[in-house]
This record gives sequence, structure tokens and C-alpha cells, in this order.
Amino acid sequence: MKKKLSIVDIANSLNISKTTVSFILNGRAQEKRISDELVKRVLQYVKEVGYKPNSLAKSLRTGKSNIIGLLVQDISNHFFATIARRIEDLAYQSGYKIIYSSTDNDTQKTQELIAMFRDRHVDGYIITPPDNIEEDISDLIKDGFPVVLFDRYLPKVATDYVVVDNLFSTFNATQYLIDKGHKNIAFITYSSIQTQMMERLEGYEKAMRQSKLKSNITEVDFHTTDQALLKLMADFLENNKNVDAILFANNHLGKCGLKAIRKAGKSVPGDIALIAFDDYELFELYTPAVTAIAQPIDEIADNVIKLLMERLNATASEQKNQHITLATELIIRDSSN
Amino acid sequence: MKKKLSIVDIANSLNISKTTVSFILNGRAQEKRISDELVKRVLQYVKEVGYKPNSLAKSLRTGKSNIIGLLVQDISNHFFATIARRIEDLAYQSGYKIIYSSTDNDTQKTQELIAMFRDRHVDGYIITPPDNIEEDISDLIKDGFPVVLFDRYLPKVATDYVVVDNLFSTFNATQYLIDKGHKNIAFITYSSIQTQMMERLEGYEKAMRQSKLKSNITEVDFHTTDQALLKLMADFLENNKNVDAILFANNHLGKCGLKAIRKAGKSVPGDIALIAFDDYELFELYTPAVTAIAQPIDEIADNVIKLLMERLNATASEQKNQHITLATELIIRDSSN
DNA sequence: ATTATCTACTAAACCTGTTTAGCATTACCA
DNA sequence: TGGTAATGCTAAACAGGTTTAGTAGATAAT
Repeated sequence: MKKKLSIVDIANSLNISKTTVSFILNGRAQEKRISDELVKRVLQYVKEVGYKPNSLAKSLRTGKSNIIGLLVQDISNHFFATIARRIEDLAYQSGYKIIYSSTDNDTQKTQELIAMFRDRHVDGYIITPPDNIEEDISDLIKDGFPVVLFDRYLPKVATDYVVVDNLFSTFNATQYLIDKGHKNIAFITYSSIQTQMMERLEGYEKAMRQSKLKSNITEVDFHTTDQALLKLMADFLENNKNVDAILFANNHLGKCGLKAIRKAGKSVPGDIALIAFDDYELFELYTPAVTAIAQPIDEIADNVIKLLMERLNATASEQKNQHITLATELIIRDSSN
Repeated sequence: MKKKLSIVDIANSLNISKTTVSFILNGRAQEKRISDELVKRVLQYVKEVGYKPNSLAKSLRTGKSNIIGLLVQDISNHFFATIARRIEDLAYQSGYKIIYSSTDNDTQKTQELIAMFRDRHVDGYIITPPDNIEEDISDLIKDGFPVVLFDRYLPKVATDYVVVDNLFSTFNATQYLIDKGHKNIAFITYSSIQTQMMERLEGYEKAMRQSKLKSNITEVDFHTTDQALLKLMADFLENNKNVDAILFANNHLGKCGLKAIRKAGKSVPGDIALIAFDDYELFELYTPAVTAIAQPIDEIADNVIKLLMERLNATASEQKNQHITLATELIIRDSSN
């Protein structure tokens, strides 16, 4: 195990001060009037021996880390995994690394993770915030850290965010079902006060109201296990035989709903029409395919990174907050019916 | 923005030396003969003001970080995302944080990521190694870092790993197809020299050989885009009309295969029987459901963490390497046929 | 000739912890 | 009573960088 070189080793080998080496490596040679000849000599030597500054020491002194903290609800969920992946790639291209972790929508866990990120001197934050996290995030912002939220936002916290037009999306999807002649359209969602969920609910209700149809809303607890969810869906189908269409508020609910419907031996969209929020390979390949509200995954990731980079590069820390709302696409797959 | 407290602030407030504070906070009070009374006073005060040591400074001095580096092939792939998620949870329970990143099976990217992890003083590594990474991983091991591989291993590198019995899995799956009367069984895989892929191929070939059937193997490049893959699969179906069963070497190939088959208007398993390596919700819900070789995802994660924790806690760095091979399960879903 | 300015660097402080080496006291023992 | 041991704590070095403040010598200006 050959010992790692330090900046002092470099300085000693070249008989110069480590200050000089530091200035040169940080591109401050000109500003510090270090001769071109010496700059060349140092860079050459550093490359030759493969010296890499210890970034812990660097972060300790500068308070910067070139690391972005990414907190998503659940990294094993396809929607978040795909966004995380793209964010990782884009950040990487800008010279930033990503540390990510799942919040599980758990406030305390999220608080701990934020504390850990702060502790590791993360430069910026990308977060899908759980409930009751307003204060922690406000603290981050107050302390000057760039924070970009996505998927949902916090009405009480002024910062950048990227969301989709949830209200219109479910309104539109519900209207689509109504136009196809469905009357008993159910909406299955999580009982949540998060903006995206509230808006999705509202879109559904608005469409139903406009057509003077009766709403049928089921709210389930976020922490329900998959098994319990399946049971719940089965019971729902059993007790709501008149329902001829269901709109699911996210991909996980849609997935479990599909399973339950399949178990119940119902046909889609013959017996019951389905629309799920978030598209999914599953919905595309299911026979017959399930109509879905597709979120623009790449665009979301692109905008999140764009906003964060703007904040990271901003000299004046006082810039306007930007709110980006992207359109979704209703991917109709049951048109044959 | 209230300034963060440092250990010096604590020491000054209590009129004692920071050395003493450090010893107490690190549980070395007894060993260092610090009076119980002072210990109590310090702990009380630290709790009161909410002081948390700066872990960067700590890592810089100790070389330890309580962080584990996790490198998976692709975090947006369901198999890896689920394992990563569980590893994250388990590590968290043992007081470790996870940094993860996707290798994309790209050797250079992986090398850079390993360098970054080293640089951030990661304590241990969990890796699904790409090709030609032997030397970098050997270096890690030589330098005393715990390394656990999974999904595949490197024959030339002596370290812990957790894999599944790939050879038997595909042998068994192929035999199942043969027993059901299929004669023209194709195997679609990536052209890869990675152990898991080689073994899967071998299992297929062995079963075909034993039954004196002719192998039909298609190897595609790992970096083929989804679109190209779809085209490729379509062409395959077009040019192999006699094929009555296909075994896919992983979930992604299986997924694309399904799409192609659906486009070609073929029925499963009527026209063509399918088995995919890795189970997937998609395969379960597809109509009719697709038979799959399910890997024991939880068990893989559990064993990976177990091995890594054993190494991290080992006093004698010279312990035996452990190789764990887990069984898969052939989930038969087309038995009706 | 003296002072001011510029050039090309560098010594030392700093970031925030951990660890080593050691220093007063008091207690114990012959 | 002098020497050793135990007790309870601390000063200073250290990890590996960045940044501040400054210095020595050459050149220019007054």
C-alpha cells in the first residue's frame, strides 16, 4: 500500500511552498502572479505522479464539497429511480457528485438525512419533501443553501421547484372517462396533504362536479403494506360493483389495483376502465394496455438540475424563486373500446 | 444563520480542554480516567446545546467515515434498485450511510467512482463489477478496504461475494421448457464475459446438449439502446419462425422481448413460451403471466451486508473470503398451457 | 536618493476534530 | 520520608488542504 501523496510532498519535491502549489492547482496562478514557467512545472509534476488533493481536507476548509444531496421518497419506485438516475448523470457532467437516499415520506428520517447531508457539507439539495418538514427546509434556505423541490412543493416555503400540472392532469383524465360514457368513476389515492396529491384529488373532483357525477374517493394510508393494499383493493371491488372506471393517484396504487383486478377476474377495460397516474412499462404491456398519465421524467430531471445549477453558480444569493410546472401526457391505450 | 458549534466552543464554555471533550464524546472517558462527574456534565451540556461533531474533520483525522460505497450497474433497473434500497436500510440500522452510483458497466466511469469513494474515505465497498476492473478492485483489497461483490464475481480477485446459482437456474428453466415439449428453444443474452452471464449461457447449453437439441443463441451488445433492442427482437422473431420458446438472460431483455412479441401479435405461451431471468411485476401481471427465474432479492441484500459488516468489524484483517451462492426460484405462471 | 509599485513567492493561521505525550496532585508503600 | 503509582486532566501535534498577510528584490516615479 503506497502512501497517498499530499500537497506537502509535492511542494517538497519541487522545493516550493505548498501555498504556491495550492494556488496553481486552483487556477489562481495568474491572480497570484505566479510565473508561467513554474505553473507549467507544477502541473506537469502533479500529472506525472498522479496527485489528487484530498477532498475531505478541501471541504473542511472551504465548506464546499461538489456534492449534491438528493432525497427522494423511495428509490426503488420506478418514477423516482429514473429521475434519480438522470439527475445523477446530469450532475456528473457538471462536475457534481450525488448522494442519494430515500425518505420513505418519514419526517424524522428526512430530518436525520438532512442533518447528515449538512454535516457532509453538501453544496445543494434536491428534495421530494415529506409532511411537516417545512421548518427544516426553511432553515436550509435561511442558511444559504440552494434547495430545489420536485414532485410536490411546500406552500409555506419560498424556494425553487419543479412539478407537473397535477390538477389539470386528473381533470383531463377524468373528463376522458366521462366522455367515454363512464358514470361511476372512482378515485383511489393516498390520504395525504402533499400538494401533488391534493391537486390530483381536486382535478378529479372538479371534473366530476362539472358533470354532476357523484365522487367516489378512497384514501389509503401511505404506509399500508402491499399486501394490505391488495386486500383493500379487493374489498373495494367487492363492495363497489357498480364502479365502471378507476383513476389511481400514482403508479404504486395503479400497480396494486391491477393485481387486485386481475385476481378478481375482471377484464380491462371491458368490465372496468383504468387510468393510472405515472406511466409504467407494466401499463404499456398489460393486456390490454392501461391508459396512463405520463409525467415528463426527463424534463423534470433536466429542469431540476438547471435550477440547482443556476443557484449554485449565482453570485448574488438573492435571486428570484422559480416555479416550473410541466405538462403531463394522457397516453390513451384503451381507445379500441 | 447561527454559527455551528465546534468542539472548542464546548470546551471553552465548560472551561476544560477540547481533548477532554473529545475523549468523553468518543466513549474513552473511563480509559482516560475522566471523572464520572465531568463526563455527566459534558454530556449534559452537549445535549443541551445540540452539538454534533463535524464528521468531515473527524474523517480527515481518523480515516473512517461510516459510509459505504455502493456501485450497482444501473440504479434505475428494478432488480438493482430494490437491492440498493434494502442495503440502504440495513446499513442505516448498523449506523452506516450509503453513497451509491451507477456504473453503467462502464469501466472508466467505475474507476472514477472508486477514486471518488476512496477520496471521500468510504469505509467499505459493495460492487457489481464491470469488465476489466480487476486491478482497481485488487488495489482496494490490497489497501485493506473491505470489498463485497454481488450479482457476479471476478475469478481473478479473491474477496467476498454473493451470487445466485446461475448455471443451475437456466439449466432448470431450459429443462422445464424441454419437459413441456418445446424443441426450438432460443436463448437471448448480452455478449458478456461476466460470470453471471457466462453461467446462464452455460446452463442453457448444458440442458440443450443433454437433450440433444440444437442451441439457438443470440448475443446482443450491452450498450444497445432500447429502441435498437426492440428492432433486433422483432427481426429475430421474423427470422426464427420455428422458435417455440425463448429464455431471456435478464429482466431488461425479457421486457424488451415481451414488447416485441406483443407488437408481432404473438400469444404467450400459445405461440411462444417465455422465461425471463429476474422476476418483475410486469411478468406477473402480463396476460398470461410470464414464467420467471426469481432471484432472492432480500436474501442477496441481507448476505451482502452481513459479509461487509463482518469485515468492517473484523480485528484481524486476515479472515477467510466467503462465497455465498443462493438458490433462485422458477416461478411457473404458464402451467395452464 | 528616496519612496512607491510591482513581481513572484511564502510563513503561518485556519478549518475541526483525534491522538500522543506528559504534567500536576494525591494516595500508597516500605 | 522518599519513591512509586494512580488519578484527572491538558498542550501540542496532526490530518491535508485553503487563505491571509506579508516579504524580498527589482523597477519606476518623484
